[in-house]
This record gives sequence, C-alpha cells and structure tokens, in this order.
Amino acid sequence: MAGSDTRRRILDTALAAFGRDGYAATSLDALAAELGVRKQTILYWFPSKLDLFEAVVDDAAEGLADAFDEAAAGGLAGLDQVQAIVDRVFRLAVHRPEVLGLVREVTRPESPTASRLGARIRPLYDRARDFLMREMEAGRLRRSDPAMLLLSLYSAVVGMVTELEVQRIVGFEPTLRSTVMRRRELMRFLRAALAPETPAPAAP
Amino acid sequence: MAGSDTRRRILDTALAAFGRDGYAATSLDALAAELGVRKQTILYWFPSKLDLFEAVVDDAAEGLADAFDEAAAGGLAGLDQVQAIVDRVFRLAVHRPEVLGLVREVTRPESPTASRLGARIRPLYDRARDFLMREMEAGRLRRSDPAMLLLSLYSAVVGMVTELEVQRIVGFEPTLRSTVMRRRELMRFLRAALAPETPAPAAP
DNA sequence: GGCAATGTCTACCAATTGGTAGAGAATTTT
DNA sequence: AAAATTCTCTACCAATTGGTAGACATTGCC
Repeated sequence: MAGSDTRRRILDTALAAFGRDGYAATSLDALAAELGVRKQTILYWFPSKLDLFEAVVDDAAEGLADAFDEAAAGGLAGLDQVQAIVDRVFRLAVHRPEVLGLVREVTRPESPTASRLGARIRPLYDRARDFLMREMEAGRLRRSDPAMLLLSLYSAVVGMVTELEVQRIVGFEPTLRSTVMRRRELMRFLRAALAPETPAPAAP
Repeated sequence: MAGSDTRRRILDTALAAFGRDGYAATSLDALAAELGVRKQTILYWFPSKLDLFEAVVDDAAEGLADAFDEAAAGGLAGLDQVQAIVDRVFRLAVHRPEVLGLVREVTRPESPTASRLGARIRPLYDRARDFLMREMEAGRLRRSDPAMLLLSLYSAVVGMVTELEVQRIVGFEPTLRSTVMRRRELMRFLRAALAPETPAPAAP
C-alpha cells in the first residue's frame, strides 16, 4: 500500500514545514517539491490546504498526548512527576522541534484551528490540573491556583524550548550541551517555584 | 507635513497586522485597505514589504526599550525591580499586544530579521544580566546562572502575556480582571523562584 | 485477460501577490 | 505666478497562489 505511505510522508513533511515557517508561508508547491511529488498528489490526499493543516494539527496533538502519557506512566509524585514531564517535552523538542513550532503557530490569536488543538489537548489539561491539585493537597507542591500555575508552567517550558532564536540572539548557540544546561536551569527554576514552603522532611 | 503622518500611520497599522497575522499572512493590499490608501502609497514610503517589516521591527524595538527604561528608572532593587518590569511589560501587553506578537513573529527560527531585533535588544539584555548578577552578589536574589535565568524569565513573562489563545482554550476568557490575576499569579511564581534561599530578615 | 479501483500525473485557471512606470494633485520654494 | 518638490494615485505586470478537470499508469480482483 504505497499510497498510505505517501499520506504519512505528506503529514510528516507538512508538520515540519508548518511548524518551521507557519501556515501562510508554506505553499503546497514548495511542500510538493520537498516531497518529490506534484502538488495535485497532496490535494488528492487532503482536499484543501486547510484540510491538510487540520490533519497535521490532529497528528501533532496525538504525538503530544502520547508523550504526556509516556511521561505520566511512571506514576511519580510531586516534583519528580513534573520533572519527568519537562524531560519528556525537552526530548520531543530536541528531535521534533516542529511539533512545538506548530503549537506556537496554532495558538496565534485568531487562528481558526486553535479550538481544534484545544479540543484535543483539553483532556491533558484536565489531567494535569487534577494532578497539581492533588499534589498541593498532599503538601508535595506549593499551594496556588492550579490553572494559573499550569499556564506559568506551560509558558516557561514551551517558551524555553521554543525560543531558540532568542537564545541565539543572546549568544547561546543551541548545541546539545546547552540544551542539557537549559533543561537543568529550567528545572532549578521550577523546583524553586514549586517546592512547598516547608521543605519535605529531608534526610538529616 | 501630512506625509510624515502617513508614514507613522503605516508603521502603526503594519505593526498591528504583522504582530497579529505574521509577515507572510499580511498583504500590502490588505494593509492599504485598512489604511484607506493605495498599496503604492505604502511602497512610496517603504521601498519593499521587507523594508517595511524591518522598519516596523525597529519601531517595536524602540518601544520595548522605552518601556524598559521607564520601568528601570525608579532605581529599585531585587524583586521589586523585577516586579516593576513585569508590571510594565503587562501594561504594554494590554494596550499594545501587537508588539509582543511581533516579537514572537521575529523570533521564529530562520527569520531573516531575527538578528535585527537582536541587535536592538542586546543592550537591554546586557543591562538586565548585569542587574541580576549584582543583585545575586548582594544576596537579594537567589544565586544561579544569570543568562539562563533571564531566558526563564523572558519565557515565563512573554509566554504568559502572549499565549492568549492557550488561555482561551483552557477556559480563561482574557478579560481585564483575569489579566490582573494572571499578573499576580506570575509574580507569585517569580517571587518563589527568585527569592534568596534565606529569606530577608523579616519583621518579627 | 478484462476490469475496476487507486494513485500520480499534465494541463489549466482565476485570484492574489509584491512591485514598476508614470500621470496628476497639492504644497513649498523661488 | 512659475517651478520644483512632495505625495498619492491609476494602470499594468510577471510570478505565485490554492484549486479543478481529466488523462494515464498501476494494482488487485474475477
């Protein structure tokens, strides 16, 4: 079934292009050229550019959900669970930066597909909020508004991972090593912000 | 001199459009229509679309620099200074959200204008880093890598301010009141992350 | 082998894009 | 008042855009 493979390849390449250049700056012709195929082949699999974009968004949302599931599967608690998720997002950002680029593209104000990603992501959001609430109750995280806290976390993580250009501007060439450092620094930041005010009983 | 006024109006409208829709999705015709003018008038003032964009970036950078200067003029220290800057950025985000949208647009990977904004912003960055270093030395901020910390701060603030769509998705209709709450929550987050480990001697 | 479905192609198309050439007001300078 | 400068316009244009129509090849099925 070579056709289905073509569909897959189109989705992958389109995700990369949309995530890198944005929706408007990505033309079907350029996409087709990159795929070594004619534009009409793309339009055969996806009836319009917008349809393709929506399929790409769904695909990316699925990837994100999988990543979260994987990171949450360990059943960790408190800051350890937070760290596991941050690690997982960073790993995703390293070997598929397009996914987060796409998130940024979709969350642009007035994006007609925002609600689409929203609907797909909503369950993740609810789970995360429940988790935070539980952990606050249990005294393993500093108490605050979990919804707001989630936004802070989201901003810090996605921002840190996404704003590669800012880092370049500022003199951090984004090497693998600097990525590791960035992750470590972010975790220190998050730990400081999240740790309960009375530190958990540590080993004496 | 009505002409110079036209130039100003073009810059403002273009900033709004580029910041809202992005470079590629903004056409000169649409821009002209919004201005009640012909496309050729725009091309008279700015020889090409890219030239216009660069002028807009310079303009926005100037606005950002002014905002920072204003927030730094009070000569505050430690967390109070951080808070003053966050407040100022939020105020900017409320009545000119396009500016931060533009920042997001320019910091897209492979953006040809990234270095342009970078050059304009660099002095701000250096000042901020020096400030953080000084305050850490003085024990008024938690010790950590100032460059990394700045990235974390940048991500948290710009993210919080920019990702309006994410907030909408998640159920926060961005009203004025919710913006106030967001700012307060962000500051709590930052205070927790930045406060020195030994709290400053408080009133008993 | 015949046939229908699937998949990719060539050939177009109308609309929109950024941009050029230069006419014609309006204003300022002389 | 004449001339020069400044500004906005009409009239085009070549290239690119997303999309349609339909020919041609390939494959699996009977």
